[in-house]
Parts: sequence; structure tokens; C-alpha cells
Amino acid sequence: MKLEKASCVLLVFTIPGKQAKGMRIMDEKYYPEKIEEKWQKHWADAGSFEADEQSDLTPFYCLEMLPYPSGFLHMGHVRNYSIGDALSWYKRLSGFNVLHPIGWDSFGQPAEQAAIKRGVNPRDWTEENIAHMRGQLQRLGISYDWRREIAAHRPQYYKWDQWFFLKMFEQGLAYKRLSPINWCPKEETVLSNEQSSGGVCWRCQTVVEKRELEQWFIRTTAYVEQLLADMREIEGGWPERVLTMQRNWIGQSTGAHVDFAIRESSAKVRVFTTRIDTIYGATAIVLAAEHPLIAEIPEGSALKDDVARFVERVRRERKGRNPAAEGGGDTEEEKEGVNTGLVAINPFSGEAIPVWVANYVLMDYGTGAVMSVPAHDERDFEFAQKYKLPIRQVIAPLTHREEPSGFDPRLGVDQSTEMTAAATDYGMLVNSGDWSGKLSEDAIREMTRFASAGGFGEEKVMYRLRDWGISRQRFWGAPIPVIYCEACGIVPVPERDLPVLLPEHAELTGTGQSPLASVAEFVNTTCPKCNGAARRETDTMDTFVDSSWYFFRYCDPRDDNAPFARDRAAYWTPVDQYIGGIEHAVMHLLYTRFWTKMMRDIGLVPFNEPVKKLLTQGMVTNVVEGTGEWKAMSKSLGNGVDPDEMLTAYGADAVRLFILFAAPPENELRWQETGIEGAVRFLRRVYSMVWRWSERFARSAARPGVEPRGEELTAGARALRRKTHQTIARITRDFDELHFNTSVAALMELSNALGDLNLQPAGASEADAFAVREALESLVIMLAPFAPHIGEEMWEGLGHAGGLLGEGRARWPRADEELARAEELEIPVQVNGKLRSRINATPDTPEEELRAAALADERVRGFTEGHELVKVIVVPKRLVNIVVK
RNA sequence: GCCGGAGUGGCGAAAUUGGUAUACGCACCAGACUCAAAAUCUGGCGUCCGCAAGGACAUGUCGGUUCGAGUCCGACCUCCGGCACCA
Repeated sequence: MKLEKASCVLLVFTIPGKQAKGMRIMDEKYYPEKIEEKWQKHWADAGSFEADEQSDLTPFYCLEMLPYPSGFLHMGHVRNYSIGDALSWYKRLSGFNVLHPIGWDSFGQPAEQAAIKRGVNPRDWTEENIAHMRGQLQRLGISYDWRREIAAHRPQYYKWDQWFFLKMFEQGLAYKRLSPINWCPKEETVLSNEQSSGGVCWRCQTVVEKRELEQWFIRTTAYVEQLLADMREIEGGWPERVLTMQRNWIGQSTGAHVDFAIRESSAKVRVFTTRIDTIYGATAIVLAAEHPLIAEIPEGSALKDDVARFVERVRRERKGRNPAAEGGGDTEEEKEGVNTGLVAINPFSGEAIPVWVANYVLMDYGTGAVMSVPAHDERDFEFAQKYKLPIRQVIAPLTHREEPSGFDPRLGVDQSTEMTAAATDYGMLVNSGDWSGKLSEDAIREMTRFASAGGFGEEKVMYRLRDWGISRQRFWGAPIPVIYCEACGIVPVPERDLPVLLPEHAELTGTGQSPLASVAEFVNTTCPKCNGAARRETDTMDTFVDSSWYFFRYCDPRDDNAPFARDRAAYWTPVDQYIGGIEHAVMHLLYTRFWTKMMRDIGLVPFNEPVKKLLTQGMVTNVVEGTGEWKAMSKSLGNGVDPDEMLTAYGADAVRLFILFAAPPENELRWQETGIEGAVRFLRRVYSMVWRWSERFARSAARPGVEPRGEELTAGARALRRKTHQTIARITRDFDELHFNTSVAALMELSNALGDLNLQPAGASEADAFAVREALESLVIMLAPFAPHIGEEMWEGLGHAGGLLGEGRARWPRADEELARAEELEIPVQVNGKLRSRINATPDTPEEELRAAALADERVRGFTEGHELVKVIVVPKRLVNIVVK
């Protein structure tokens, strides 16, 4: 508490009685703790941040990603909310009706793990964490409308998760199917991806198996085209990086389906290809190990056993792999395969080619079968070389890619190529029957049409995106509202029976089996259709369900009849500005886009995209002791910084100011305690300036509005007004582009200008005091979004009662262009593009005069004399450039 | 491999979008105040040459456009991120 120690001594010098007379309501010294407490109480009492739909102002929805209630705020949170809060304040002060809510993503694994480890009740644990973190947020002074707080684990909330599930079930958007999960054969439990990292069980190191389990899916793929196409609506508002990540994730590729007849049977095998132009080069069909055609291998075939053995081996080896966990590198295996003995007929050439099974073909992409064109596909090339399959070139490379009209493709073809690797570029078709001589681009189009006309193929757009598996074999989540009846099958829980309550207790063993399965009074129920005995679904929903629509709930958080009232949501949404971590670029942000489209189609919202503008904030990093490396703060690295400690040492305002000043919001933020000290220094300087002037203002007649004429001001005061208005213009622009760091820099410049003025309150004229007052009030209002507590305190100190947002509410200052205009300019003069001198001018010095002054300048003449003058470029108000030879 | 983003002082970063490169801050150096230290205040701070005035060179590299390029164009290098046996 270095701040207080120093200031106690100085307090002696304050003149007693002043405060009592009400002339000076500020302390002489800045005590963050004291004023932060004072204003936090004021905001709560006054309901300063409570937003209502009844307002003449334009609504603005500022949203930060809701936190998981782990129990403690970390610096990433602090950064996230400081950004959102600065914007919220700016918008409020600029006359918007701002919705700025917060809630808790309170379902999920950690609560369950805490329960297993420490025997606590997940509900109690979660509620305690929320209570603690809410206190931390309030101590930070984030301007939330706390009346709208929500938490996913409360039945009032998850009831609507379940309701949405029922809606999607009705629409066929929620369905059940077999799907693989990670299974530890030794412990007989289900494992999450994280728990089976490296392909082994995290507890017993046993190799994890993939097991098939009946699971619920949301048909995100039903909206795949829209998820891709609607990105146009948010382009510009979302970071390019995020859009790219989503595009990659959706993974569109255009090609064709082609059917190959199987000679041995009436069966057909369908392949997906993006290169139908290479089909004459197909020398095999290659199937995934799981492909159903394998069953068609005739009994007694010599190769049947080989195939069975191979398929078995591939399955076993795949179990040991967990591509999701390893991240990057060599998940690629050596290509292996066996011939099935089946023969397929190329529908274009009529050629008979063998059917193989191989480990490099995936069952869950395309059709699970490919035509192998070794000459023009790297994987097929590698495979063909290993198994001595023929490699036939059917695309000749072009030496020129583009030719003017009248181009004869044959002339541009390099026929002498010998294949040492697959040639994957487009080119000209050769060895391709009647199609020879065509260019790939044209051939793809025409051959697809031909296949379609012949009934053995069609154009096909393939996506990488899969449906969203939402079943979790966990306790701490929203129960999936489904009942299984012997007689009626799958029966959705009727809407009137929602919510399906999560039981108070369940045995949490951590074995990964659905804990709800062991709660008899939960499982056993009656069928809503036939009233017979029935069982409930015991899986719970993925927590990404909760976060897919939570910000709509903020609009109407206590609604008992619907997830939210349409008109309330329509008033606030779509979200104007969303702020959160890049780690949610794909999953959360894709799910919530999907959810919005689904809600649109059931008539709940009138738009396609939920979020207009997205800001992905950078990580907060700190040096890792010993290594000197900057890494994201984390417990395991020991480089974490506790927000509470920082608040105690420096106050919320300084911490927030530093965070926003130290780097642009999307960059990495390197934590530096000396940086916060700098922020404190700045706040103290501003504070003491306001303090020194507050008494003068209290007895001064000069108020903003009684504007002095220019000539009444001293030159210094005129310059101050100029700086003030330039700063207002700059900060306003910066805020609109979320450039908080440069806003703060501009505030510092203004405060430096005030300091340089060196005007004493007692000796200043009324006119000059006006200029100072204007500068200080502007400074205080524009500082408030970064440091609201001290902002409020100084606003009051300047003689305004009721707070920045209260009765005499502060207005964001307006820049007066006339006042911001410089009186005198220093115009740089270049000779041949090099800076040689500067001349003084006014903004309206005519071009001719600038030109003459520049040429007459002594230093310039040193460089021009004896040279031929070529030309003189005069950019008014900017520069003069003299070109000589 | 494909897609996206970025390279500016010792460090975090600015640069009105083609017009004085390095604003603002951190660190550092010097001075004032002090018995002293801390705090505070004042000044300095891209590199090289020079006693100085001043000059030369500097925004990853090389080239181009332009009176003028951190900014535009072309080629390349490096780093970060995403996807990846995706047919």
C-alpha cells in the first residue's frame, strides 16, 4: 500500500474546513480503494447500468463471452471485460441505450471433477464459485446490469435448452445414431478426448478403443450452405482469421459422384472426386476399411481372408490413434492395402480395374471410396508405387497457363514429361478417349454433365463439417428430454413436463458411465404416450448448447413461457459487439450461428446472423521464470498473476487502464507490473490536476457554455483548446475502431499539454480557466471508459452532482473542427524527397507563397543552388518538395 | 501441402491510409530536491560519423511504380494461427 503511506503525510497540508464548506469534495490524494468502493456503491444504488427496452435512445448490445465459474477470475477475463466495459461506457456517454450483461456457463466437467475429488456437491461448488467471481467482477467495477445475470445450471435456464431440443427433434434436426466414443477396456469407461490423449487412458495407460454408442446429434449440416454463404453478411465485422477458420472447418469442396459397376455382382461403388477429368487415369478403386462393399466379396474368394485380416488390423491400429489430441505432425501413416479381388468398370472408358481396400481412405468423408489416379494424386501415387499398380498419365502439363484466343492447346503441351511424382495441376487431357485435348477446367464441367446424363454420376458439393454430437455421459449438464418406451420407442418429453430436472444427487464415480443411469427415481418414469413403464435418457447435453443462445436470454432473463420474448430480443439483438477469445473461433461461434438460423426458422428471430461485430482479444502472457519466454498465464507454468493482488496493490482503474493501453486488444498482452505503475502515475497526475482546479471552478463563474472569444485567451490557453478538440476528434475515431491503446495515448498527451501550460488556478483569467475546464472535463469524460471510478470522482470534483450517468449526465464531448484547426503550421520542405528544412505557415497560406518561401529558405538553397529546378510540389498544409537535377 | 495474419528503437507500440517514421508508455542515462534512499520534477534516449553546426543510413530481403513508399505492385525470407491421408 505504498500509495497511502506517501499521501498520509501530505494530508496534513490540506486546509481544514474547505471540505466542510462543500467547496472541495475530493481528497487531495488519489486513494483508489476509497473511491472505488464509493462509486461501486453509488452505481448499485442508482441502478446506473440497468438497461430497459423503454427508451428513446438507440440500443447498443455489448457482449462478452460468458465465463465458466471456475472460482477465480484470471487476467484473460479481466482483459475481456475491460474491453467490453470501455466500449459500454463510451456508448452510454455517447447517448446509446446500452445492454451489457453477464452470466455463467456453469455446467461442465470441472464441477463434476471437484465433486469426485473432494466429495462436494457440484451445485454448491458452482454456486460458491459464482458468488466469489461475481464479487471479483464487482470489485473490478465492470458495468453490468446484474438484474439480467443468468446461469446455465439453473432449471429456469436449462429448461429452454431442453425446449430447443424438442423443437429440433420435431424438425428432424435432432436425431440419434451410433457413433464411436473413446472407451477404456480395462476400466470399462467412456473417456473424453482429453482423457484419452495420446490414445491411452489417462489413469491406467491402457490403449483406448473406439466403441460404438447410441448418441444424439444436432443436424448442423442441414444449414451448411447458409453457414458458408451468410459469412458475406458479417465480413468486415468479424476478423478475417475467424472467417477463414470457419471456412476451413466447413471445408467445402466441389466435385462429382461417379458410380463404378462391380463386375462380380449387381452392386455399384460410388466415389467422390474433384478431378473427374483424370478418370481415364484411374487404375484402381480404393475402399475404406469400413466400406459395405467388402461384404460383397464372394464366399470362397481366395482373397476374402486376406481382406478380413487387413480390415481387422486397420481397425485395431486406428484405435491407438487420437488425431484430435496430438495436434500437428505425423498422424499420417504408411499407406497399406490389399486387393479384394473385386473388379470395377470405369463408366467412361469401360476399363476393368481392381478394387482395393486401404488404410488411407476414410469412411467418414465422401463416399468412403475413391478412384485411384496415381499419375495425378500424391496419395494414389505413393500407394501405386508400393503395390506396383499402373501409373497412367492422362493430364499433360501446360507450359503456358493462359493464351489469347485462337490458342491451340496441343502447342502448349509439354509431352516429354516423365512421371516421378504425381502431377496434380490442371492441364490438358491426354489418353482420355474423345476427351483428349480438352483443358481440365472444361473437361470437369463437361464430363460431369456427361456422367449425369448417362445416369452414372452427378455434380456433388462435399463438406468436411459433421453433425454436432451433443450426448455426454456426464452428470453436470442439462438432461436430454427424451423417454424410451418399449411400446412407443423414442418419445420426446412433452413441453408441459419441462424442465426435466437434474436430480439433487447422483453417484459420481468418474468412471465415465452416465451417472444418471444409476439414479433409479430419475430413470424410471412412465411413457407420456401410453402411460406404460419407461426409462429416461441418461445422457446430458454438451455445454456448448448452453452457450449457443445465452445472449438472447439476457434480453428477457426471467421469462417462464418462452426462451425469450420475441420483441425484447428483436429490440436488442443482433449483438452489436461481441468480445472473446480466439479459442472459440470455430466451435462456439459456429454453433451459435447455426442456432440463430434454427431460431429464425421457427420464428423466434428475424435475422440470419447473431453477431454484427466480433473482436477476438489476444492472450495475456507473462514471463516463465527461468526460460525468459512469454507464455499465456497458467497455473502449471507458474506465471499466473492474481487479479485480486493487482487490485489491492494498484486499484481497478489502474489495472484496467494498463490492460487497454499496453497493446491493441487483438494482440498478445505482455504483463508488466512497471506498466501498471505507469498507469497509476498517469491517474495520479490527472487527479491532482483536477484537485488543484476544483476549488477555482467552485467559485468561478466560468462554465462551459459561456465560451470566451479567442482573443480573450492567452496563446497557451488557445493552444490548449486546440489540443482538447484535436484529442476529442481522435479519441472518438479511435473508439469507433476499438483502438483503445491509442485513445489512452491521446489522453496522456492532453494531460501532458495541460501540465505544460503551467497555469496557476489562482492567477488564471476567467477565459483561461474556461479553457482549462473544458480540457479537464473532456479528459475526465473520455477517461471514464477506461477508469470509471476515478472518472466519476473527478467529475464530481469538477462540480457535477449525481454521477456521470445520473441526472446531470455527462455527454461525450464534441470536437469543434474550427477550434481543432492549427493556427500555425510547420511545413516540411524536401529537396528531392529528403527533408532539408521547415517553414512556418498558416493553414490558409496560399500555395504560391509556400512555394516561394520554400525556395527562399536558406538551408534549402544550400541544396538547390547550382542545380536545375525541375519542379516544385506543394501539398497544402502538408509539405513542399523541390525537385532539382 | 492448402488457407489466413504479421514483420517498425532495448521493450509494448504509433503513423490522419501515398506526404516530417518512431506519437504515447515502459526500461535506461543524466540533473534537481534529499544527510541519504524512495517518491516527484526537469532533460536525454533509432544506428553510424562529427567538438559542433550538420551529414549519412534506417520500417524482414531484393526489385519496381512515384516528386515522394512503413503504406501501392512483383519476387523472396522469417514468424504466428487454422485445416490436413478430405479424394
